[in-house]
Amino acid sequence: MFPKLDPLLHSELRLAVMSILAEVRSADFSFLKKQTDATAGNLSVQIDKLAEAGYISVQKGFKGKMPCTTCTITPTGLEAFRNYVNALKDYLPL
Amino acid sequence: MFPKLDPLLHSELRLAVMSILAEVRSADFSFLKKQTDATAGNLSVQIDKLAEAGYISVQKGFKGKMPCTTCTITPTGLEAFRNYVNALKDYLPL
DNA sequence: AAATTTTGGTTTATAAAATAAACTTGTTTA
DNA sequence: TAAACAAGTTTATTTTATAAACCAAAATTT
Repeated sequence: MFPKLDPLLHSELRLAVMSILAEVRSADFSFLKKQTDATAGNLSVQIDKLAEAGYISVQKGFKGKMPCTTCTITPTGLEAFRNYVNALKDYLPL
Repeated sequence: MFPKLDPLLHSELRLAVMSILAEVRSADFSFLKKQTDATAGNLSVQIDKLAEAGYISVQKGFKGKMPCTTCTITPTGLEAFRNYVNALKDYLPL
């Protein structure tokens, strides 16, 4: 009836990040920050958690001289996101 | 882009309870417990929060000799639930 | 009828989460 | 060269979610 919701995705900011990445596959830190309107600290922490779970991979590099962190959704992450969306449907009148 | 999600509703158990009440309007504690498969303690706490927010009203009475707590969704609660569902749509590919 | 179990919860304790504030390192601009 | 900015990270704090322990009354068992 009410399937367990993946606690990693049932978080406002992580869900927003995954929602973006599910669409564009890859995005850098600054882009995610702007789109989600999150603080850098919060975003940093949530990205770590998604990475630890294997839902995204993180590439650290430079854009010109500036450091640039790029996040890419993994197949595991994409599947988890889709499962979460499906699970939610049982909670909502859609 | 990503609207703020009502933190009172962005909780697995509270969302399940509100989802049920949005459909049936009124249900008692035992029914909610069975449907959500929650522990009594957790359910009790979450019901309190929903009641404090004015999303549900709680009637305490008896069914025969047994105590019976009935929860009813309020117009405020129903609106909040609908708003939450709408907000979520911006996070999900639906 | 006394003891035990069950029902219907509440209260309390704890572990985990979300978030912001403070900090760091390096770069650009005035 | 000093001040401001960019891109994050680390740390600290406040909430949450949840379960475990508890309680009173009713029902059941012996």
